[in-house]
Amino acid sequence: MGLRMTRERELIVAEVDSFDGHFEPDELLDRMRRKNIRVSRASIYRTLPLLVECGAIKEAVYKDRKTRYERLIGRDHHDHMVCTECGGVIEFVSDEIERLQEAVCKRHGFGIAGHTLEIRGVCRDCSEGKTGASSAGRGNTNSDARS
Amino acid sequence: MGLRMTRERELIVAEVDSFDGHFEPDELLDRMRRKNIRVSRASIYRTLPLLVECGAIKEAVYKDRKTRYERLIGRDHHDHMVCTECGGVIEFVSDEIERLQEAVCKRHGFGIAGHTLEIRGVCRDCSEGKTGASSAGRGNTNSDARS
DNA sequence: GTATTATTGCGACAGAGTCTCAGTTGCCAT
DNA sequence: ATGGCAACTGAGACTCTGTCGCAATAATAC
Repeated sequence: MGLRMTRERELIVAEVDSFDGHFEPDELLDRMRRKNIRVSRASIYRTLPLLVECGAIKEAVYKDRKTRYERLIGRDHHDHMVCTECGGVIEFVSDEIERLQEAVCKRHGFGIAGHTLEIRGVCRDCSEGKTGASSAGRGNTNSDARS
Repeated sequence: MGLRMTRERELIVAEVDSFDGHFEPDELLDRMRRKNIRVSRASIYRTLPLLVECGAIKEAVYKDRKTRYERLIGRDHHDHMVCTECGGVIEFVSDEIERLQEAVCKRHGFGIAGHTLEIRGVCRDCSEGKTGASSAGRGNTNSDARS
């Protein structure tokens, strides 16, 4: 019944730690392949949910029906603004919003395990017509100042 | 270049209107099949994004990589609490949270097009050990009082 | 009524993720 | 230290949601 720490899992965890932003399972696999670290796709797909369960990573930024993860350990909680033009992701935090969520849940007797707040729209660069941002910024994560 | 109002699209729109909560494309298809309304799967998959674009429905509650939609017309905006035990969905609204989101986006020069706030956790019934809720409530939508 | 061209339906396809199963290995008890 | 067993791995087949290409059809403009 207990989990085991295998060589493969160590390797996966180490690789996950090397990502700063978001990553997809197959992206992780490719990266390991390129480093000649051989772990099967199935093992990666089996291990990531375990890491979610123990709070090391979480699912984030749902788009085009791929599961995307991001590391939690060593990073602060934040939410996302996703630009529909360039695909860029701005991270932000609002302690007030967090507090309000807790209040609403309390009113409903709902025990919070986690949440995902994703705001879609157009980022400053794209709305100012800097079309260059459209290619340069694709998929980028702009780590951002707190609340 | 212009869109056409076809018989198939009318049928799809009519069926979408008959859903009160969330629905999945294939669920819509099954329902139509059972009523002997013959529309191809491809047409449904092609039509739903059009309805999103014209604001009649929106994508909602991403889970297990299926696209789920919900009707917008005739319904107020709301966010979701999803129970990880029974799969039930509680809808809620908080005008304050909405306001704060706008404020945060304004600070970043980000033009809001829409947002998704999904809180995961355990609903009152499940946390009180009413395991019956686990089967009875699966997938249900509890429409709920405002803020 | 005819021309134009968006739309349909079908079946093939694509891609993310899951499952099966035989072989391997971490871990606990002895 | 070693034997046993359940957890884990890898490979590939499989599932399922969603997309595409193409010939036939039908909505709209003229």
